[in-house]
Amino acid sequence: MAVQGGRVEVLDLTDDRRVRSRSQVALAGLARLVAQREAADAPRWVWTDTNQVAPPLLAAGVRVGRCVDLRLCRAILQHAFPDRTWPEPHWPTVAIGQQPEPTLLDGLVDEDAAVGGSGEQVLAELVRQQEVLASAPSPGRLRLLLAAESAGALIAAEIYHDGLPWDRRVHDQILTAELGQRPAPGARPQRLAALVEVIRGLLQAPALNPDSPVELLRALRRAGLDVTTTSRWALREVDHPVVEPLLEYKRMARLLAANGWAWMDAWIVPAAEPGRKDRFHPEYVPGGVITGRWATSGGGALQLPKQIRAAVQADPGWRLVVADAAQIEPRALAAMSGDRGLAAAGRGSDLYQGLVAAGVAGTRKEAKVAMLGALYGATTGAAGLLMPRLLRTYPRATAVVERAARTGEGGGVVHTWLGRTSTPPPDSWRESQAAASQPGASAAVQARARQSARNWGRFTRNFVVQGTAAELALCWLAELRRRLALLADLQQRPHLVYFLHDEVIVHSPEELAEQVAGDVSASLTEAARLLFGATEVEFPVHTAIVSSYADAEH
DNA sequence: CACCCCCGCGCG
DNA sequence: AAAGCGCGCGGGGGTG
Repeated sequence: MAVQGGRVEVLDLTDDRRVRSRSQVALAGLARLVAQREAADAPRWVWTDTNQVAPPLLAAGVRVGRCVDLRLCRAILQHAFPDRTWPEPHWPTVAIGQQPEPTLLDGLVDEDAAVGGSGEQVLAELVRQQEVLASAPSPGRLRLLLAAESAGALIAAEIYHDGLPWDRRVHDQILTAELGQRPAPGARPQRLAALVEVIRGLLQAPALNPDSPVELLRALRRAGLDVTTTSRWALREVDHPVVEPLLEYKRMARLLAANGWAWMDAWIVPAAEPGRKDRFHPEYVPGGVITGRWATSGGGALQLPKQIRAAVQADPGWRLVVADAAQIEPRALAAMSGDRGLAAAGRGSDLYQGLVAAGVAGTRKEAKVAMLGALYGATTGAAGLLMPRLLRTYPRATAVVERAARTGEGGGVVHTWLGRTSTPPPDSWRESQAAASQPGASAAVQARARQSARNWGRFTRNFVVQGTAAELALCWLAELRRRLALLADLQQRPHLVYFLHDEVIVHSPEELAEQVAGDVSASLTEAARLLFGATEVEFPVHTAIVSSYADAEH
């Protein structure tokens, strides 16, 4: 499908990508055409950019089953095969928030440039990508990744469209209880203002603005506190009466700045109809993170603090199915490495407890620190001390991350299980490595180079695990979306409303919530089978059926 | 005023 | 005061 100049060109392709037929339709008729084809034979739609096509379809109440998002697929393929010929893309970047709604600017922009190209261009890009795919070392895996990435684009567009149900009243109650009544614009809420006076008094700094790290640090040092930063970590270690009110102030100021009344005004959209909650519309950016995780843009959807999660409330008669994939990263590592010991530790619902049972650490907390340390590349502290035992107990799993680290330290690229490729280090990195290997290189230059080599090694070490977990999560979402579509018509259909790396929320009619919870768990198992085949590794999901996000414990 | 960087902190 | 990865955001503070 190609959208251009207010018209849509649809090419019907055979399996070997020959054009069977062509048709044209006005943009206004697109939704009807898509709905007809979905009902008839549910094709896989190929288009340049889901952000361009999905919003008008969703607005018209039309959903598609499968698509190829050429923009996202190109990004993955180009990264994996940088040496192939990649002509300049024929498309511009479109954010989902910039939906092609009619504005005064229409007619001023070059319509041909502002859209997804001609049918021939779209087809040529598809053919190019499929040829690259066919020549890949593991075309099956990469094909799965591209399908999952494209499904993710559909899901992100749908979540943006549907929104996360939000209760303004609950949110306001939390803010008022914490901060005091909503103040006039520009003024501090009452409880916050009172704390500022306490802090000023204790530090004998009558004009201090505690929001300024520079001013605050100066005042703290003048009052005799031995700190070099104003971060919470540093303050917690200091014994002084100002510490407690200051930490309290920081907590409250953060809530006000990040998710206070101004945030509510900017991001919470009034209910579409009576009897429903308001909505927060998370703007996800699939593929936005280097490892393949989703990023977000605006609203801070990936940082919804636990403090205000009580404001996430299902519509009347509906429930939230809140689910998180337990320890998905170490389990992904166990599966990709084929480490039977680590797989065994993960049998049951708590892998960290399994590590304790295996004697890796004395407590669950220690075991978690050790495991995360291995994934992140910790060298010192408690995690560093526990590493030798982890290496001995799980040689196959740890070998995967150690190898990735060595590759990164040497300037190489690494790959996720499905074939997403890490960014090569920048030229400046290579230059500093080269400089350090010169005969007369100073000790300082060598030390700096070693440091940046280790830094890059930690990035590649984590990339293989975080990235593989991200593609597993993507397949989880895609399978879950497929199952949810079978449960009910659009109006009563359970739908994804939130996604946070290893956690999902489905908004579901009450009577379907149990079924949804089962589908959520089964979908992850199915996704793991798709990626890893008959793996011994279990991927348990913790689910809770609640009215408020805050009531889901994990 | 717009723009940029730094700091600090929220999330996984 | 961060050891140990990946992000986004708001406020301060500087620059042009």
